[in-house]
Formats: sequence, structure tokens, C-alpha cells
Amino acid sequence: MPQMKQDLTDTQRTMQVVNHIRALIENGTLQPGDKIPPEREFARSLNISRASLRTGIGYLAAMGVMKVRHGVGTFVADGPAEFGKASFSLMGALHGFQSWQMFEVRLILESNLAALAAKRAKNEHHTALAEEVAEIFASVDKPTDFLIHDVLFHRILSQAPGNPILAALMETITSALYDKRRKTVERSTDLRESAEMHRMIYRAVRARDSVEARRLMEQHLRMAQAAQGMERSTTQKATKANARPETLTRDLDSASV
Amino acid sequence: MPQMKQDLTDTQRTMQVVNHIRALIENGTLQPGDKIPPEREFARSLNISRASLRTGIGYLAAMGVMKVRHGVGTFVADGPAEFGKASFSLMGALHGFQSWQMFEVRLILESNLAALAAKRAKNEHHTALAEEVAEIFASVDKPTDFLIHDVLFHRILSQAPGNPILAALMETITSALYDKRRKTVERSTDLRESAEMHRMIYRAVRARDSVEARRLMEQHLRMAQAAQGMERSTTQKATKANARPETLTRDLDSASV
DNA sequence: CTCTCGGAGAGGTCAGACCACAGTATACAC
DNA sequence: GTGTATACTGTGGTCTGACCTCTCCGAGAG
Repeated sequence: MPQMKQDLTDTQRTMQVVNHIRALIENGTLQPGDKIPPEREFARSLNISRASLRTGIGYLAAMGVMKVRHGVGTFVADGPAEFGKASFSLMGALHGFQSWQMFEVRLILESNLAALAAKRAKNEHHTALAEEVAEIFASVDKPTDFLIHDVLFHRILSQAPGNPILAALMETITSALYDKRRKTVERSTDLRESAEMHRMIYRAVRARDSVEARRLMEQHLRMAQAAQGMERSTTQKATKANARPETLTRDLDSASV
Repeated sequence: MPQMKQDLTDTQRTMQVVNHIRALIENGTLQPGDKIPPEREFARSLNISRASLRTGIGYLAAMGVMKVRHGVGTFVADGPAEFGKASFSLMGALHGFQSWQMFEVRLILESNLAALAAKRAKNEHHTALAEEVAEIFASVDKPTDFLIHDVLFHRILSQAPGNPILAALMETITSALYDKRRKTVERSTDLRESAEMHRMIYRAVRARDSVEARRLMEQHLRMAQAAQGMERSTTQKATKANARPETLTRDLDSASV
């Protein structure tokens, strides 16, 4: 019988710090990018030791809510939301995440993201998307730059639907995939084709054609997956009972929200 | 110009500990549920102070990779993977997550999960699902129990496709939604209808009818959303941008070629 | 004007003492 | 013998306060 209980493992002082900061964030006292007081001073004002304060800050930093910079100060995170890159890779080691699984998730998330973007993107998103498409085309001979703008394109797309949770999820997957991609992109030969796909996706989003946007995104990702030679169902026993469809989730169509 | 750089912010000692433990997990020395050595001893063996070791452990604990129990010891997490409940709620405070957004994510994830489950679920999953359906029907008059089995049903469904990443994502959303649901379930009146939906979903999965499973899951979630009075798309301005003329960004099209 | 160096401020690490909790062994009463 | 109270032991939690390292920046040298 699995338990439903909350862990509450978190120790008193740590949670005291976490909740205090959470409160400051919730009531707007702390905004993303803001700097918090120096540890010594902050600790004194909370009537706890610097060590305990640091534990709490470490906790928040681990989750990506805060950013600590040695010799400079501690800040509230401001970049795109993300559920801890470290967390993801650690969890991966712990639960055996595999390439095809990451890809499957990305396919599910991003095809829906594309469809939603087509419905909800605002002009600013269209503009930003167009700019990245341009950059992508300008980088077809520079793999590294290409990847950067590729990532940027997808990030903008993930923000277009206006759902920060989806964006955060996507960001998490993307950053986990980044390293792997950086290696393969180097020897990539068909960047031009990929660039063209981005342009088509952009046009579909711009035309508010969610069905087409979804279709193109799926196609784009499947091509990318093939290009990286990611074998589906990476071998071994895990394969067993599955009637394993080799199409990688073919039926992603009806979900339109 | 957004940066692509990795942060590497993580301080030396902390990362030393994290990587050490990561290595132990990756090479199988540490399995989920295992206990690590006492802090004092472990710290000595790593030639670092106990304080630094604790920083590292705190980091891992914050991400849900480890579980610390006062007076007992520190263990490698063993429950279902999850990207930090605390992280989620903190991120929510930081980026303003809203109910409809959580629901949208759940709808996307879970409808795909249902479809995949229909394709890949094994007998053991069918059995577990059936058991929960039975429990659910047996709890139509006990809201609290009902919720527990409801959650369990969805958890099993999320594990059926054999993709731990999807399961972890789902677990994260679910736990974030749990508190909210616990309140509304209390005054719920139509649990019988909900129970029936679970049964139908189970049957679709059992019959390996992914299209139907997806359809039913979407229906189920929409009904649940309505029951909890979650206003969809808190609408607003995002909607109006849609009518914008398309002349403003026209020039960017040519740039993208 | 540019470069170098040093100080100030902030985080990082350390050592060791002491507190608090959980589980178990022990002792005493019945 | 049974049972409950108590003490002990192991393990994590917190505190102090000193000292190390990194960034930034400004004063002075060239």
C-alpha cells in the first residue's frame, strides 16, 4: 500500500528560510533578478546561524529558484524557468532515463506546444521567431551557432502559448538534450534541411494553423531523432512485453486543447 | 543576446559530493533505498568537512534524489521519481503558475499517457489498474479514500508506458494538484460518475484501444476540471492579440529565406 | 589613458561542541 | 512473564567564529 503522506522531511530551520524567502517572492518584495542581503546580515535578521541560512539557500539554489555567485552575492533566478538540470540528470542516473524516452517526451510536449503556439502566439512571438529563423539560416555553415539559434527558436515557441509550466518542462528536457546534441551537430550535414523545417513551422504558427504546426513539428523532431541515430527502445530486457510500436507515438493528433 | 553558457555555479566541494554520489549511483554501488554512511564518517572518507558534505547532501535532497531522516540516516530516494514538489510550488510562486495551466499540462501529458498505456501496458499493469478501479468503486462514499485510489490509478497508468520521464513529470504535476483536490473532493457529489470514467478508461487500455483511451481520458479530465470550478484560460488579453493584422512583421519573412 | 595591485565585500570551507530525534537495550514494577 | 518507563547509542541538526577565495573596483603607477 503506497503512502500518500507528505514528507515534511525538510528540517525546521531550512524550511523557515525557504518559507521566508517564498513569502518575500510571493508578496512581490523579491523579484526575479533581485539580490538578497549578505549572508551574515540576513542570518542575523532571521535570528539563525549563517550555516542554517546557507542550508536554506542551498536548497533553493539546488532547485534553480536562486542563483549564488561566489564573491558577488545571491540572487533570485531570472532566466527561463527550469526544473533543475542537475536534478534531471541525477534522476536519469537513478531511474535509467534513456535517449528515446527523452525524445518521446519532447515529441509529446513540443508537438502540443507548436499547436498551442499557433493558436495563442502574439506578435512579439512571431517577430522573435522570425528573427531566429533568419539566424538559423545564417548559421547553416556554423554548427555551433546553428544549435544556439535552434534552441532559442524552440524556447520562444515554448513560451508562446503563455503556459510557464509547459515552458519549464520543455526547458528541462531541452537542456538535458543540449550536450548530446552539441556533439552530433558538429558532424551534421543537413542543416539546410533543418533550417527549412524551422521556417515552415514558423509560417504555420504565423498562419495560426495549429494542425499544420503540430504536423510539421512532429516531422521535424522525427527527422532530428533519425539524424542523431537515436535507436528507439535501447535494447535490453526492458523491451519485453511491449508490442512496441516503432512509430514513436503516432497518435498525437486529437489533443488540441 | 541570451546566453547559452552552462552555469557551473555550483561550488567545488558541493559538486565533489554530488558527483561522488552520482558515480556511486551510476555504477550501481548505491541502489534506490540504500543508506549512505553516517555524515561524520563519510565526510572523513572524502577528506572534507562535515559541513561541506551536508551542503552536497542538502543539494541532492532538495532535488528529491536523496531522503534525509533525522535520527535515522540518509537514503537514496526510492519512491516514484518526481521533480521536487517544493521546486514546483516555488517555481509557481516565482513564475505565477495558475490552475488552468496545471490542468492544461495534465491534459496534454495524461491523454498521451493513456494512449501509450493502451499500446504498451503489460499484464501486471492491467491487473493493478483493475484493482484500483475496484477500490475506487468501493470508495464512492469515502472521498478521502477515493482520492487516494484515484491518484494511485493515475500513477499506475503513468508508469504503464515504461517511460520514467513521463511518469516523473506526471508525478510532479499530480502532487502539486493533490492539496487542491483534497479540498474539493470533500464536497464532491458525483464520485460515482468519476468512478465509472475510470472503469471505462481501464477497459480501453485493456482492449489496447489507444484512440479511445485518449478520448476518454480527455473527457475525464475536462469533467474533473469543470467539477473543480477551474476557470479555463483565465482568458484575458492573450485572446485579443489574435485579431492582429499581419502586416507588421511581414518583412521578416523575406529575411528568413 | 592603460595597466596593476590591493582593499572591501560577499560567498566557501573548516573545526568542534552541543542539541534533538529515533530506535533499542535495560531495568524496574506488577 | 509481561509491560512500561528509562537510559543509552547512533545519526542528523544547529551554532560559533575563524579563516580562505573570489569579484569588483578604485587608487596609483607607468
